[in-house]
Formats: sequence, C-alpha cells, structure tokens
Amino acid sequence: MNKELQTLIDLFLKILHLYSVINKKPKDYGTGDLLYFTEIHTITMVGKNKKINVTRLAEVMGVTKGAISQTIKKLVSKNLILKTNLRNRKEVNLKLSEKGRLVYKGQKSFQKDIFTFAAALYKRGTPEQRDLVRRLFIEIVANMQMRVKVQESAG
Amino acid sequence: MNKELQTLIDLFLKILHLYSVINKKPKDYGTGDLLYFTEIHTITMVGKNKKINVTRLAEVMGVTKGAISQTIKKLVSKNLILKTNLRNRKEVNLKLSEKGRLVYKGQKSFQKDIFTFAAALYKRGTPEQRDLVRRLFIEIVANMQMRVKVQESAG
DNA sequence: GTAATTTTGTTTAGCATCTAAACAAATATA
DNA sequence: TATATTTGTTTAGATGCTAAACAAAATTAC
Repeated sequence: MNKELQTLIDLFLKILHLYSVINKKPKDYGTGDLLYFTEIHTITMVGKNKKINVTRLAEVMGVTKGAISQTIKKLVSKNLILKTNLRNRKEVNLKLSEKGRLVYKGQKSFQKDIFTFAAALYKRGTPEQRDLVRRLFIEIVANMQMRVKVQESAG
Repeated sequence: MNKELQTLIDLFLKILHLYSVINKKPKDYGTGDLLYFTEIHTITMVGKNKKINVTRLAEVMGVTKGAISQTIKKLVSKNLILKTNLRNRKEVNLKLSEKGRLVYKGQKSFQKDIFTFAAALYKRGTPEQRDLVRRLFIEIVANMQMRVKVQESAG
C-alpha cells in the first residue's frame, strides 16, 4: 500500500509540474495578443470576480498589490481589462473588455479540454467512487490553504 | 452532474494554483541556504535520477539546456550539487552533495506532509474507490504529457 | 585517418514576473 | 479638523526563463 501511495503522490506531483510546463508558452485566444500565463490567469480572476479591485485580486492570486498593479496596467493598455469607477481614484473596479471576455472564454474551454477524458472517466464511476475523489480534493485544498495562511502570518 | 464536475475541476485548478503559491517562498531545509523552488526542484530531480546530465535534466524538467546550465552553476557554487566525470568536459554527470541530500530529504518530507491527511483518507477507501482515483490521475498525466509533446513538436 | 556533422554544455542579452519599499491619494476614525 | 488607515502606483533589484551564438567533444562519413 505504501508503494501504491508513493506512486500516486508522484503522479500528483507530475501533474502539478506538467501544468506549469503547459502554461509556460504564451497563447493567443483569437484576440491578436500573445498572452503569458500570468496575464491569462489575471484575466480569468477578473472574469470570475465581478467588480474586484487591486487589493482583493492580490489576495485571491497570492501576490503583492504591486505585482497586480503592474499586470493590470499592461492589460489595460492592451485593452483586455477596463478600470471603471474612475471618478474615484481609489478603489478602482476592474472588469473585462469584450476582448478580455474572449480570452476568458478561451481559457475556460482550454481548461475543460484538459479534463475532458478524466471527466468521462469520473462520470462512469459509481457514486461511492466519486465520493472519495471529491473528498480527496477538498482535503488537499484545505491543507494547502492552511499552509498558505500559516505562511502569510509567519512572513 | 455537470455542476458537480465543474466544482471538481475548480477544486483541481485551485490545488494547482495553491501549490505554486506555497512554493513561491524560498525555504531553508537546514543547510543555511535560502532556496527558491527552481533550485529545490532541480535538486529533487538530480536526486531522483542517478548520474543525470544537463541535456536530460532539461528534458525532464521541460526547460532549455541554458536554463539548467545556469541553475546548476549556482547550485554547484553553493555546494549543493557536484559535477563528476570532469576528465571529460562534455557529458557532465551530476549528483547531490551531502548538503544537497539534506535538501532532497527535506523537500521529500515536505511533500509527504502536504498529502498526509489525503493519504489517510485514501487508505480508508475501498479498493474500488481507490481504483478510480488512480485511473483519474493516470489519465490526467497522460493527457498533459500529450499536450507537452504536441507543444514541443509544434513550437 | 581526416573532415564534416552532431551532441553537449556554457554564456550572453533581453524579457516576464515578482517583491519590498517608498510614495501619493482618498477614506475613515479620533 | 487632525491623524490613521486603506488603496493603488512606481521604482529598483532579483529570479528564472528563452533564443542564439559559441566552444568543445564525440560520432559519422568518406
């Protein structure tokens, strides 16, 4: 069993690594912009969170406000993200432009693609089998989130 | 079911993101060196693959030879990795120093820690439940590896 | 056996991304 | 109103990567 478990952990670590390799190459989702993963990820997060601001985006993405500010500046200049609520120079509200939504949709379908075959496998499983998968993922997320919090309070 | 599946994919993407957040902070595994993830990952790969060389390491890690060469240079200067087979200036064989092995062990136990609770959950599952988990991971790895290969041959 | 080719590793310049810190501007609190 | 807090921006410097030019060694072709 321990060997089986180690193999499984190795598989999981391999997935984590492969995902970063896949996302290293910049992509064009049909807008004419070659976008790096950080840019795409930022667009994804803005698309997912209505009217988010820089500070909250930094929290959600686990980086500093400065990093977000720089990325947003670039994406605004590329007309992928819009700053609304500009009568007020503080508390900027971010939203996607039409072009930004195209990237958002492209990335979503890319993610769906990656998991298409795994999803089919999952669907064919019994309710009991699916239950363990779900609980494992929830447990791993909970553990990792705890670690991030500990890191934040320590650093 | 589709909502359940989307939730699961979101959980998985969250894991991928949290892992990168966790690994962003440099760590000291008791050698006095504050090491960044790239350095730790490189040490891990050298530890896992006996007498590996720069070219193979680049393939395994999905980066260019130049990148590996730079990282190795730094790790050799920190006395974490050793270059053997130096009578021959080509085909360098890499291995961990005593200090490097300490980092290797530290990282291994860190990875084990992350999955401790999930592993306990997995162990309590039935053989049928575990079977789906295994097959899902294998499927995801296969799909991602295929994508990396396609990317390589295309780019 | 020598010449041409391939393989392997290194260096360089330049780019993307991040942090920390200093800062400016707006808001909230005393 | 004065002070403190919150929010966003800018800057300098660091890591890590690529592409390309290069050097050195090994392999292949003739």
